Amino acid sequence: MSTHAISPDDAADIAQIRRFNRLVSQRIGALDQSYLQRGRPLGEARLIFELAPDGADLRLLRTRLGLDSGYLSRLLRSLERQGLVVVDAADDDARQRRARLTAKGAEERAVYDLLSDRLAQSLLASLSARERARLTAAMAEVERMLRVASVELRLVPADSADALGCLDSYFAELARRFDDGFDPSKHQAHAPAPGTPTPGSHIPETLFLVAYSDALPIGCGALLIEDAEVGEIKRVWVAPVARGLGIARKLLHRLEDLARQRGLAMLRLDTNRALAEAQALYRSEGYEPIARYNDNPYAHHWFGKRLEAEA
Amino acid sequence: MSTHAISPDDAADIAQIRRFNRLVSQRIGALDQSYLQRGRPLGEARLIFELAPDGADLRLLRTRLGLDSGYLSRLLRSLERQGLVVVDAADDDARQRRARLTAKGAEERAVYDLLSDRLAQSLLASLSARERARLTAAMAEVERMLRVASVELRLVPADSADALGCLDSYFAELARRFDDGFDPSKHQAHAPAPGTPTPGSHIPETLFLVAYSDALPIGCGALLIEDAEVGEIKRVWVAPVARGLGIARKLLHRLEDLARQRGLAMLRLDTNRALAEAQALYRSEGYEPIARYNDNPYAHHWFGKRLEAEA
DNA sequence: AGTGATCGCTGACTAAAGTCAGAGAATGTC
DNA sequence: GACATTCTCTGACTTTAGTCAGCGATCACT
Repeated sequence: MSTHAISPDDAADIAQIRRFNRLVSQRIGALDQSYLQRGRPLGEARLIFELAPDGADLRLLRTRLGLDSGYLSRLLRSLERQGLVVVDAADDDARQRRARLTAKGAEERAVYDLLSDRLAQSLLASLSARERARLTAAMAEVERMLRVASVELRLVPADSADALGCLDSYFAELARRFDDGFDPSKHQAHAPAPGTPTPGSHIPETLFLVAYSDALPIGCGALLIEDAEVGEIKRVWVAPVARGLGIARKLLHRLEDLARQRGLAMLRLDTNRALAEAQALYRSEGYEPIARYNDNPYAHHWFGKRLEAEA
Repeated sequence: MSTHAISPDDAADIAQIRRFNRLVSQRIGALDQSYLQRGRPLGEARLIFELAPDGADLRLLRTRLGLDSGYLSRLLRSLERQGLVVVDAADDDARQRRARLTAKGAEERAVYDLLSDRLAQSLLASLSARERARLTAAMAEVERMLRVASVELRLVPADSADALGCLDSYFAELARRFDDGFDPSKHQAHAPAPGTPTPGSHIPETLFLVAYSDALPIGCGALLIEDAEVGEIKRVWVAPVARGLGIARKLLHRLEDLARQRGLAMLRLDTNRALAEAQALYRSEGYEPIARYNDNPYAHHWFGKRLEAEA
C-alpha cells in the first residue's frame, strides 16, 4: 500500500494478469465484431442490449453506460426512428423519462443474445467435455476472485442508510434462523444508541463497517469500544449472494485492525447456537470461549481474543 | 456443429461464459480508461504499446493490430511529430519500413507499462495471499483453455512451408533427444516422397495435418495410407510452448477420424524409446504393442490399433 | 532496360463517438 | 407565485477511427 515499487513477488502475478487481460480482450473484441454484423453502430447495439425488457430510466442508463446526456438522447432518437424503442415519461416525475423496447426491439435484442450465445458456443465446440468443464470452472473461479477483489470496506455512520439497510437484512435473517425467533427491540435494549458520541461521555463509541461490491452494500460489521482496553465485535453479516468469498473474514480482520489502532488489548463477542458458520469463523481466527459477559437473551456462546500490539 | 439449436447441457456453460465476458470486459474497459489518462487517443497508445523496443516492420504491425495501411501511416506520422517514434527503411528491402521507439518513446512506453501494472496491482492489493494464488491459477487455466479452443487443425500439402517448418523443428528435437542422434536422410530413405500421388499408383498417399494457434503453426501429424486396409501414423509433434494442452491427442483423434473416413481398419506406428510421453499417449488411446513391421533404424517400439467403422 | 508487383504515403472522404452550451418543461421550496 | 433546481433534448461542434483510390519509390524477373 505505502510502497509504489513492485516487489519481485508481485511481478509474476502481475505478468499473469496482464497476459490474461491481453488474451481475453481479443475474445471480447470478437464479441464486438459479432455485434457489428447487424449493421448498427456499437453504441446503439450496446444500448439495446442494456435495455431491460421492462425498460429503464435514462438516468440509470447514463450512469451504467457512462454516456453523456446529449449523446444518449441522440442514440435513443435513432433507435426510435428504427422502431425499436419508445421513450415516455416516468409515472411519478414527468421530467424523468423511461426507455422501453418495442416488440420489434425485443426481437432485435434476442438476435444479439443469440449472437452472444453463438460465440460462446463456438468456443465450446472445439473443446472436449473435460476441457469444457475445466474452462467453465476456471472462469467461475476468476469471476469469484474478481468479485472479492472489488469488495471495498468503508467506515460509515451507524445510522446511515446503508448501515441500516444491512442491519434490516441481518435482523430478518436472525429472525428466520434463531430457534426462538428474534425481536430487534429486545436486542437493541442493551445496545447503545447509534451515532457519534461526545468525547469523554460514557456512551461507548461504535465503528460501523460496510462492505460494498460495486457501490452495493453486501455486508457489515461493527466494533463497540467499551473502554480503553476492551472492544466488542457485533453485527458481522454478509448477504447470501456474497457468501463463501471470505468477506466476513475480511470484515473481522479490518475490525481487529481498527481495535489495535485504538490500542485495545482485548476483543469479545457473543453468538447464537444457530449460527454455526459464525462460530467456526471466530474459532479459526483465534477466538476462545469465555464466561458470559452480558445478558443478551439471544446469546449462547461468548468468545474472547487477546490482541497483540501493532507492529 | 450440424445443429444450430442450443442444448440444455450447453446452456449453463454458455451462461457462465457470458457472465465471465461481461465482468472481464469491465476490467478491460478500465484498462483502456487508464491508457487514455495520458491524453492520447487509444489507437496511438496501443501502437506505442505494441512497438517492441527494437522496432517492428510496418507489415507486421498492420496485421497484428488489424490496421489499414493509410491509417497506420497517419498514426506513425503523429507519433513522429511527438518525437516518440522514428520510421526508417528496412535493411534488405527499401520498400519495407521499420518503426522504432525513440528514447522518449521508450519512456512513454514504460509509463503505459506502469499504468498496466498499477491496475493489476490494485487488483491484487485487496486480496489475501491465498486468494491471489487462486486468482492467478484460475487465470492461467482460463488462458490455457482459451488457447486450446483456438487451436485449428488444417490439412495442408506435405510440402507446404508450414509442414516443412514443423518437420524441421521435429527433426531437430529428435536429434537432441535420441540417444544415438538423428539423421533425417537415413529416416527419409524408407519414407515416400511427399506430394499428392497420382491415383492408382503404388505411392502411398500422405495426409498432413498442421495445428495452428492464431495462424501460427504449433504442431503436426501425418497419416500415411498404405493400402485399403492399413494406415500409418507419423510425425506427431507439438511445439514445446504448446505442450500439456492436449494438442497431440487432438491431432491423433483427427488423424483417426480421417482414417475411418477412408475406410481403414487398422492403424500402426513406430516410436523411439526416448519418447516416453509419446508412448504414454498411444497406450492411453488404445494402441497396443505389435511386432516390428518396418526397418526404421530409429524405432524401438511398434504399436497398432484396430479401428471400428464410422457410426 | 522494361514490366509488373509490392510497399508505404498522401489526399479526400465518411461514420461514429463524444462534448458543451443553452432551451424548455416539470418539480420542489420559500 | 417567484425562484432555483432537475431532467432531457437539440444544435453546433471536435476528435477519433476507419476506408479508398491513386502516386511514387523500390524490387524481382526477364
